[in-house]
Amino acid sequence: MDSLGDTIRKLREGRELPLRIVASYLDIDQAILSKIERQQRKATREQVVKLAAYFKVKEDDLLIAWLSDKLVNEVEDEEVALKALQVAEEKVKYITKDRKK
Amino acid sequence: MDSLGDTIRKLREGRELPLRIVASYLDIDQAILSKIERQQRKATREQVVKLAAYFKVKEDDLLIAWLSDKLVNEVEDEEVALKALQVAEEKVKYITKDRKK
DNA sequence: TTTATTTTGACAAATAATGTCAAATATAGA
DNA sequence: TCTATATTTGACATTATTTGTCAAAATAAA
Repeated sequence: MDSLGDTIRKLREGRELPLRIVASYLDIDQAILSKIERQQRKATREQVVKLAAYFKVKEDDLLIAWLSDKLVNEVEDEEVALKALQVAEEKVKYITKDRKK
Repeated sequence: MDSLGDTIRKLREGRELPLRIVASYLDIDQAILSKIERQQRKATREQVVKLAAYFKVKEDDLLIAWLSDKLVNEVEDEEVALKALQVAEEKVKYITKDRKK
């Protein structure tokens, strides 16, 4: 249940790559990547997709980590956080049920 | 499981109030309120709180409708939407567990 | 009709997200 | 230690998104 930041930091350090290298692949300043890894900045969707390709891990796994981080970020200051997530889940189930047809 | 928009439209129409009146209470143009009710625009948190007071309904109920709408909006185009919501739920449970101490 | 209400879309202003850069700090090797 | 390299920090610029106004068009009600 790691954050996206933790995940990519582990991947990067596991391969002993400096921020500089990975950041240049993503076409951003290393400062941003540093902040993304420590969750001071959010990655963009594009960056997540690129990172999955770069590290050769399942794109969906990184997307789930990334999206769930964003969701947590959006609700965490709210008293009703958990309830809202549960209701959102129901709504999504309802919406995608129709889509399948 | 109504959207916030549906909810406040019902409340407003139940009281036979024109957009104009409620919008002026919120201090916004009626055009925006119209769009909020039809989910073309998101309400701000402030507006949700004001609406709960105005219609004398539970603030939490409106906040849950509002927040869950935002969450759905954030994930609905993603294949991994449901999974991300579930992971977010776990993360929130984990976070709030510590907070209680 | 004519009057009130709602909706639409073009546009403006405010806010938030995303990025660069350079300097400060931390880490590792000789 | 001294020096290289790597990382972090914060001020600032740029861009994108959000939030809003306004006036006209469409709809509904008297």
